Amino acid sequence: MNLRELAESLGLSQTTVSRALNGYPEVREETRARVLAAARAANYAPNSRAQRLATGRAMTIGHVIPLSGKTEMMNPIFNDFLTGAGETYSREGYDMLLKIVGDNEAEEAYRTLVSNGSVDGVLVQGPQSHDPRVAFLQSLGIPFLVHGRTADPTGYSWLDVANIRSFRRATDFLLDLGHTRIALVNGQDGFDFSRRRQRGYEDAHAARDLEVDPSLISGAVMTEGYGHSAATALLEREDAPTAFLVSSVIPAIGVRRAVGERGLKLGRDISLVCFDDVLSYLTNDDQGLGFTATRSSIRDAGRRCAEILIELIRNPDTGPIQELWETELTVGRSTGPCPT
Amino acid sequence: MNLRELAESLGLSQTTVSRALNGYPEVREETRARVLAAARAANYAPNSRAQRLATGRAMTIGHVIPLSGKTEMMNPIFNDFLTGAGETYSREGYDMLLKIVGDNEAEEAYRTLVSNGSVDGVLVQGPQSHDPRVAFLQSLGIPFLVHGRTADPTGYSWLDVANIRSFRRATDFLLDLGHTRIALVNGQDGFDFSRRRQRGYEDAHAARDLEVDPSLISGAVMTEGYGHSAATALLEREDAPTAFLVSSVIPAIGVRRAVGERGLKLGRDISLVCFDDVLSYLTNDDQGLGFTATRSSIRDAGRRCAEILIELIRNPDTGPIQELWETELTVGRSTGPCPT
DNA sequence: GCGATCTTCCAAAGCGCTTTGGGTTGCGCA
DNA sequence: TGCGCAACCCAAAGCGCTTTGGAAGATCGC
Repeated sequence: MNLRELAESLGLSQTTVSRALNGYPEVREETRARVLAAARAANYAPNSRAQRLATGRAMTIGHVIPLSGKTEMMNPIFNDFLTGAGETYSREGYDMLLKIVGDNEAEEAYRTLVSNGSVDGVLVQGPQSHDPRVAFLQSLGIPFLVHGRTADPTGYSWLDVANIRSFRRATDFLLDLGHTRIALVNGQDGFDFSRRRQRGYEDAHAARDLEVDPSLISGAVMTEGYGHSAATALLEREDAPTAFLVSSVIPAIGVRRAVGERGLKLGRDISLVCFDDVLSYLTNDDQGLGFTATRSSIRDAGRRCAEILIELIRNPDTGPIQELWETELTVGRSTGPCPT
Repeated sequence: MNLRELAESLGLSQTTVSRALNGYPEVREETRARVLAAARAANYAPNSRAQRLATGRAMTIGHVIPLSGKTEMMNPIFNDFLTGAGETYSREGYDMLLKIVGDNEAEEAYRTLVSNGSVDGVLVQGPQSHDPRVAFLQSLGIPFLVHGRTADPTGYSWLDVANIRSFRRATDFLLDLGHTRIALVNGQDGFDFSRRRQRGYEDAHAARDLEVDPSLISGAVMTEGYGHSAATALLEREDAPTAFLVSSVIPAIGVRRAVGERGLKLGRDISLVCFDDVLSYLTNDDQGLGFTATRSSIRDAGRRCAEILIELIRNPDTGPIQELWETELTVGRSTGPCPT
């Protein structure tokens, strides 16, 4: 069943039927009702391929996800981010086009996505400090929004959490508890959030005239195993840290495992603060993991990112939209005063 | 730049240029080379909307993901599944359309996806034992593939792991170690994999004339918190189990937390076997979580599911393709003989 | 009662591609 | 020389929708 057939069956022109379905005013309400009823009865839905060709709009937003490095994994927090974005898309009538590509194929993927017109805009996740994608997308002239920021966050739209303040706050919290040797188990090097978080950690030390021991800082893909191995190595040292600041609950779980294996107890012998993205399957509340954490919901971020991007698509002339979210520190059972 | 302009600039007809680009034989190799060079130089990519309208193929595969129940979360293992499927899609030139919908909106989503022609096939994840989607998709007459099975797995295509054998094997392993009170921390009720896994657990008991204590069985959305609360409740009992059989590494982490909180040690006081989907960020090898597990890579499953589905799309007349994967048991550090 | 103005509808022209159904051209062969 | 057959290329007709530029009929003011 297509528009022509539907129009014929109603004794109307395609024009009128199309207008009736799309809510244009040039059609009598009575006729509109007739059309809608017939469309429903015939289970008619306009062919979206034709619709998109005719309108020139793809009604689709692209997410290009490069598999990171050799591990070739998709960042697990993307899961919740996509869920949030997907909610907005469904509500606004957009489709989500998800493209999984190798590490170096991202630009090519964006290029074809744009030049063959299959998306109206793209959502960029996991930006590096110096991410070529930003300039590249600007040169392509397509609306895009970055979740996160680059080192120079001007001239394009983004939404990010205040990573520096967030980690400064967390570090201050541990310093206030008397910890002086605090390990930073960070995300992978190169990602801008990692840089900013380290900056927050350093700022907190600097404000108290404390030296930072660089050997207490490490960064990698945020797996459970990484948290475990990093913590194990650190805890074996003579001058082991008494506290850990961890960039995600996933490696934090690994840190806890390492702590437990050495017969130590979190919150008593070792303190841990982590960044909590409020992952749905790793709840960090009182019933859940119970880590002291600075937190910001990645799913909410996904929702909001999608909203902003759609706004940018609908109004191509609006300047860059930038939104910075504060995080909140919640005290769990994983922190306590520095043992003496 | 579109086909007409490209053709004009070359002094050729659209037909010839189109054929040259699409590899048809009716064009001289020399001309083809000229066309390809010009296309590359002009950075031309055929408009996919027009292409799809003309060919009638969407070159897109739909994944409709219903948020489960009140928790409204996307199953975290979908992440790796999508990664695998996405690899195949990229290789085969297909796009992935991801649609996140509320629990009851799945059918509607499929219906519009199909009737407006935006997908050539759909991949169904997380089937219930009696899943209305199967009959519904059959009635829509679109190629589809189910990852998993329903209670009656006939007449449609699917790929699944041998859940019954897998859990029977795991249960046997624990029984062999002398455990008799084995808790089953299963997935959510209603999902067919949960049913089959319980069946395997029961079969193993029945084969040894052992009674199953139904109070040792529970099922829920597979979060860390669920594993923790289920294990906590069980361990508080007088007749606490000495072993746990857990449907995913995520709740297994929660079980381990509960065990640790009670001052017990996994592999010595309490044994744990879990199903390991080989999640990329929760590696369960020797360096990783170290759980004894029956395992099957969900990412490989995603890859293969996509392949089969594309095969079904290209050859609509092939009968149902069904593939059953065996799992392998690997012994980690989380199991040991039943303490006496 | 009549031109002006809405209201309501329509025919037809795209959108940018694929594909059908020919046309040329050049070559081998009798 | 003339015929048949490849090889190569083209014009034009869709694919199913939106949208422009009217036209016909109803309504209104005076």
